[in-house]
Amino acid sequence: MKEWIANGLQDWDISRDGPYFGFKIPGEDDKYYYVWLDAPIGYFASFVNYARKHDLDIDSFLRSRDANLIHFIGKDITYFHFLFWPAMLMAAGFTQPTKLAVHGFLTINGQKMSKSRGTFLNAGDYIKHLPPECLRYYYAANLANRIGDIDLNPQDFMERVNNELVSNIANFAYRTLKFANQHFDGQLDKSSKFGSEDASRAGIIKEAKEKFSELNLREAVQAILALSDLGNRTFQKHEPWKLVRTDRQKALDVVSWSAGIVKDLAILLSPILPDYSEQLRQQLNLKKLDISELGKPLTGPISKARIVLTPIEQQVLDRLLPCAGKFPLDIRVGRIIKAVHHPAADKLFVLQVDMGEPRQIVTGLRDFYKAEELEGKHALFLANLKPVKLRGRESNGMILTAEVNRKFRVLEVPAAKPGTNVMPKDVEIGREQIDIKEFSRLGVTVKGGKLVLGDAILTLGGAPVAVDAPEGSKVS
RNA sequence: AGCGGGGUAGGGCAGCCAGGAGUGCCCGGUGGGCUCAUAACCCACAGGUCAGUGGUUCAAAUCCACUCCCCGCUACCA
Repeated sequence: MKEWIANGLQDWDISRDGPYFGFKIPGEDDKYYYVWLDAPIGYFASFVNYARKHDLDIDSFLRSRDANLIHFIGKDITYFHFLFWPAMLMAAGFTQPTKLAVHGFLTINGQKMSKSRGTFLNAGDYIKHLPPECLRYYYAANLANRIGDIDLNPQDFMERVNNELVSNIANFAYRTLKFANQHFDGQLDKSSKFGSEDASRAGIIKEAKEKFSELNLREAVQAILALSDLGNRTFQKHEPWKLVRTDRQKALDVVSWSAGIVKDLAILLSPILPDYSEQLRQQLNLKKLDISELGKPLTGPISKARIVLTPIEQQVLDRLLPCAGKFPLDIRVGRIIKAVHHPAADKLFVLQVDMGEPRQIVTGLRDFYKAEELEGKHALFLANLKPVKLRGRESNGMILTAEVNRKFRVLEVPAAKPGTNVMPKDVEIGREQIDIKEFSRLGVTVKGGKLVLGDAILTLGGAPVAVDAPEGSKVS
């Protein structure tokens, strides 16, 4: 960012040539508006929609110098929001952003989401399996107020949601409210006070409010957890389930105080978990959750306690990323039936290959093989590569080669039956198409005369594939 | 190659900008407690050459230099 400014700002091209998505430029043939010219205008639309619903004065936000306007964006679109969009707003006389809250990407198991690795998850699929609250909680628990990627590790996701959100927070709310229902018919005593615990409570609430203001959700979640910890600890320490038989008033004090904490939790969680928060509001029998009520006792009778959030089950988690763990490459034996020179290229062959099914594959091996040499060979092919046209001829896959003495040699498997898969033992093959970039990123290599991907040795009919290529050769 | 993020307990992370005893969170491990609650809750314990090397300093996870390793982005896109 500093660098562009230091280098001097230049004009901004706001048109793009087709093929492109977005809006066509009127009067031009194949030109489109650059998407970041018009996309932020959607911010106005959603804000105006929100403002009308909540009876807000639109101009006092969009036309005022005093308004505090924050953009929450991903790190890849920083410059549009840092330079272009404010420039457009400035020119049009609208409020400019006071702050950009920039977040990193969501990675899965430490790596970019990828269809071929089965780690691609979209919101529509997620929602079929789990409530939004779980993911919202996980994001908030990991979002700091600085740029950094968030990793979605499915196991960690499940553990944190189950242990922190469900067992610690939600279970505390339920145990408290249910106890109040059962033993006191939901009637609380608003005068309950606990000296040192009240001090801790006030400290935690202050901390949580500060962290929210700093947009540090991770730390805000830490504070919220500390509050439910305090609740659980206090409840445990006073053992109201025993007191209820010996000192009813004291038991009522403990439960009433704890219910006050539940109310605090409902308020503090409302930006992160609106649905859950709303459920708690109903159970607490409150008209609304107001930030000014934080730290104050809970008044009035409460409604019936209900379980709202339940733990994520392993099976559900497994269904969330059904392709994860599958082997991403569909490598097969193919017999080259015919090899002809590509009519429009010097280096390309067009191959007709029997890979259990007939396929046409275009490959650049003319520097290394003659057509007759290739014909009849049994070799390894990548079958789930995205089809591409090379100089006008469709290629449905790729022949695999390794470099031997500065020459690219195909990986021959003379005795193998066409169509047989090559893969690690005991895995399932993912048939999602991948592009060549992803293939080279995965990095199939030669180790000890065998083909490996990571730690996995690739096998053909149960035995490792023997290849004649130097140690460490990259397969491409 | 350039640019950016990272390497801290068995796993996942904060702490670093503004140096002050390895402080903290979650999981996992071990031992105990409780039985109100969603097999939950509470208490205690174990576990670390803060990637490496060198420097600055009374003092370095934190600042500086170099090295190694991981991840991401990047061209008709400032």
